[in-house]
Amino acid sequence: MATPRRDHLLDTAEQLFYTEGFHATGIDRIQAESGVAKTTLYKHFRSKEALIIAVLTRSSLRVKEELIALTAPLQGQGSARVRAIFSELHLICNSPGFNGCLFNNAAAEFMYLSPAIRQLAAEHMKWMQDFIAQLLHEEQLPTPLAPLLLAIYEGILTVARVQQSQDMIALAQQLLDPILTGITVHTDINENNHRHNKE
Amino acid sequence: MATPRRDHLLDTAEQLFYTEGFHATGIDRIQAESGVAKTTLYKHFRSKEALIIAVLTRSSLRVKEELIALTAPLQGQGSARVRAIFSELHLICNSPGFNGCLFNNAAAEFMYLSPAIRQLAAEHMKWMQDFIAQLLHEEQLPTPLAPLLLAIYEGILTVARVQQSQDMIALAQQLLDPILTGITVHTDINENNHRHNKE
DNA sequence: CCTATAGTGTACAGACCTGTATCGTCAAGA
DNA sequence: TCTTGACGATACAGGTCTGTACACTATAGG
Repeated sequence: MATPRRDHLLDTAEQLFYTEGFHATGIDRIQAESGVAKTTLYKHFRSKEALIIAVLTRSSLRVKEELIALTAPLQGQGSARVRAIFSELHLICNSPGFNGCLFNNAAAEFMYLSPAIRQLAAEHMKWMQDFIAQLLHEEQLPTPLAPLLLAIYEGILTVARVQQSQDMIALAQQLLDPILTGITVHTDINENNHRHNKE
Repeated sequence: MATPRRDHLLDTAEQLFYTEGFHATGIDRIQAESGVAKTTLYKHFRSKEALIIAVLTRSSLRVKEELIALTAPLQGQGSARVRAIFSELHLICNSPGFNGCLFNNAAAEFMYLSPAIRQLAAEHMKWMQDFIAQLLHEEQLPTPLAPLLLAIYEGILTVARVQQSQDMIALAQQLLDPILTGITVHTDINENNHRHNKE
């Protein structure tokens, strides 16, 4: 299933989709820049939407593997595992061609145009939230903070895209520990009203 | 400068650009749905990019006016003014055709394609950050939290787009006061290392 | 009445888009 | 050696895109 041409097509497509957008990037462009014939492209992916879905699926898999590999060696070191995720943002935001979060961009362009793409973005972000929650749980930090941390993560990617300064990431890093340890979390979203600091 | 046809064109264009995206929305579609002749459209806006810039400029103005009107009556009530901004997110995220932040979407599609559009998004977010900082300052809350609050604001718009649940907004509301009051902020981003709780 | 202004409707140029069809090439395996 | 399958190159169909040209209408002001 994973031939070298197919992977090379996915590489080229992902880079172009990410930096220039999905609608703005034509099939011809991907074909020309990858050096792979158009016939081959359509033999591997039946349509542009199928190619986009394949790009997002592979990218999601890679991000998950990277996050797991990044945080695994830090198990038991408290907030260090969560901090590592946000440290990684430094590299992402300063890499050439940085253009925010690929899944956020895909959701923006296909929210009401492709339910399949929209759902891929939703599933990726749900996994991120669950992953953060699991980290918090394992480090005995308040798991209800997970949605907030995901929002901060995505928000940094969004704001850092249009700002050249790196102050925001540095500040988020600095505020992470106070947020993780200094906030008493209530879980009375629905009905109850009992305190909750660790499992 | 502000004729009724021009405003109507901007209304139609903004709605289509917002829900379906910028590249995916053609001039013909805006022309057909607004009922205004194509010639008239190009008499008011010399190109599609000029139309997009006009849409973003007008939307930015309206958002600023709304935020000022929303927070002005709450002056002196502490964190209530900041909370009001995040309460407004409930309405935005539940309105029909919701598709995140218009400026985030524009930045995603035009980051490396149109410096003018990219800069409009940057200026809007810079204004948001400065506005939040001013609110914090007037309410004697720690102003260095402004970038973090902006990231949370944009992050909620991003994550809520692909999630149907409203838990995130409720949680953010709930965590806002602890963040505003329970965090001791250091301003040693560059070199110094002195505490800082109010102006 | 005359003219400037704003708008309508439509056709069209030229480019780009997705996706297919056709034919040629090359290499591996039986 | 023959066959099979993957790939290359290219042309093209049919549609859509932005932007312009042209001819016509209506209205308000002098």
